[in-house]
Amino acid sequence: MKKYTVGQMAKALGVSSQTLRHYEKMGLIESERNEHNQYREYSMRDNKILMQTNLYRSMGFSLKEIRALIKEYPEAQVQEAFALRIQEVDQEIEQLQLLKNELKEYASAIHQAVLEEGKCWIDPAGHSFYAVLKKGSGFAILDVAMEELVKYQKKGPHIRQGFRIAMDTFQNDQPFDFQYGVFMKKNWAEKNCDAEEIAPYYVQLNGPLAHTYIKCTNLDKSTFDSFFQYIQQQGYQADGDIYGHAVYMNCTEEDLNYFEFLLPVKEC
Amino acid sequence: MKKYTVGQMAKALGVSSQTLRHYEKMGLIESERNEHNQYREYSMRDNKILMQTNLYRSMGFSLKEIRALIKEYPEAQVQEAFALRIQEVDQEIEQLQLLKNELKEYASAIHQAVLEEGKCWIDPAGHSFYAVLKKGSGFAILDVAMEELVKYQKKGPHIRQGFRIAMDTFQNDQPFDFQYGVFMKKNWAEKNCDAEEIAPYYVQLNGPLAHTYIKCTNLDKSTFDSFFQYIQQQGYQADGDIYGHAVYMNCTEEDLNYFEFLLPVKEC
DNA sequence: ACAACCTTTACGCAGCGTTACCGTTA
DNA sequence: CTAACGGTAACGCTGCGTAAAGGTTG
Repeated sequence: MKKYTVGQMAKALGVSSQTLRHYEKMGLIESERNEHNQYREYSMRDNKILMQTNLYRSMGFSLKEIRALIKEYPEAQVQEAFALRIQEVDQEIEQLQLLKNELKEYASAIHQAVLEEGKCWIDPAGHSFYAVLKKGSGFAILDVAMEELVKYQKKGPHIRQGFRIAMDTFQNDQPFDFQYGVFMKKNWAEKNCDAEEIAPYYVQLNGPLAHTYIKCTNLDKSTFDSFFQYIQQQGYQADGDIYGHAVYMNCTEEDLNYFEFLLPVKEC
Repeated sequence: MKKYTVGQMAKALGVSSQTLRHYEKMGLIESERNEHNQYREYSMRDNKILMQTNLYRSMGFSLKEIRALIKEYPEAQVQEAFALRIQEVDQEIEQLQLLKNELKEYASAIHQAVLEEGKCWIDPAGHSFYAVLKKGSGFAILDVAMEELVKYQKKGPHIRQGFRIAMDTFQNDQPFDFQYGVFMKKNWAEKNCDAEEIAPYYVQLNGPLAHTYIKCTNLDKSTFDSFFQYIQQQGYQADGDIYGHAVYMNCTEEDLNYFEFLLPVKEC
């Protein structure tokens, strides 16, 4: 049977000769050698195996799996491997679809925040979400709720930085203080987290709600001056604590953070 | 402002301290150091940046992109980056969906081939597809159509190994011969390839078609003995060339290949 | 002699995980 | 004193791409 060199075989397969050497190292194929010059010699059989390898690669199997698929597994295990791969792909698709939505929402949130920066408005509707907040003030790292918080922080793109600012921090002589943590959207949290576990974090803000987009480098009492002024002008007063979340961060020249804040209000 | 060590910050973020050191190396954050012992000292600001980093990581941005998103890009470019990422994700989703279908089909094809191995049947319907075959016989690597073939070989999981066996190879004194190449399904090819380019490879087999699943290690004249016998028994005779494609390969003990072959037939 | 092959060894890529070896802290 | 931190340097993982340094072929 005619024999071919790596270069020829590589060309025939549309891959590089390094790829073929790599496959050999990984145990996908064994190479017969020309005794005289140690050149690799490939046969038609190798071509078929390598075509199959290409096929499996394009299906997303790893070289290790491919070796098993081709050289170890009987048909039943091949079927198993395919069933598993299908599951994997399914999960990837699902995650990517969620990610896509999240990217869209996040992008439009940034757009909004930049566009509407400084604006305030009052919405008759309320809002609910889940907020896992540290119990200590500010960035208290060694908090009791720490481990819980971390669990959620890692759950993916649906997790956002959030804060709660108790209203009494605005009373005279009180130092500015806030609780830091993460927010999760209601729907997402209820789908993706254990219901019992997240129940304590549920926050329901009944309307009307005062909203504002604020751009600043550091949260401070004075950050909220114009927000409170607006609320008062509209004939409302605070009726709960402020909840806020980071929308967009930019550390280019100054440290700019865009936040959205919510505050339940009632008519005076 | 209170300062935290790598370990504390890592814990607070749910990542490892190596990860933070890596981020520093990649230019995502700069670390202030304790003059005395060179320990890193992180602040609340770093925490915010790192939370944002986590968010962007979970959205699939690379560290390089994240650095740019956080430290270089103004809002407009951030928007651009998101638009681009959304496109990428869209494409990934599309590809994964195609892949999923292909995995399913391939798995059931294997199942079929193993189950129905050796069987023959005659289907009144015809079949069409695209076949890019080498012009020389067997595994002639330096063929004129080689480059064309390679182009298609690399197009993904929809490409399968195929053969054409001219009927005259079965005449007495002719050595067994076949043309080797790749097959593409009609629908897929017409969606994903240039129509003009693939036009020459279109194969339309009009029914009735004799089918068979064959398990063998090497194609040979005798491979087809029982296939021809079956066709004759049914009162048909060959009316064209045999087209076949590899369904499943297994190199465990013997080199087993499962093929499906098609042959247009007519009543005697 | 020369290009165009072939050989092996080894480093680079992303994003860390995982030692190893040594100093610091509580 | 010791455990549990901190520091840096370096290798490992995947699937190759890309030299580098040398032999072979046509």
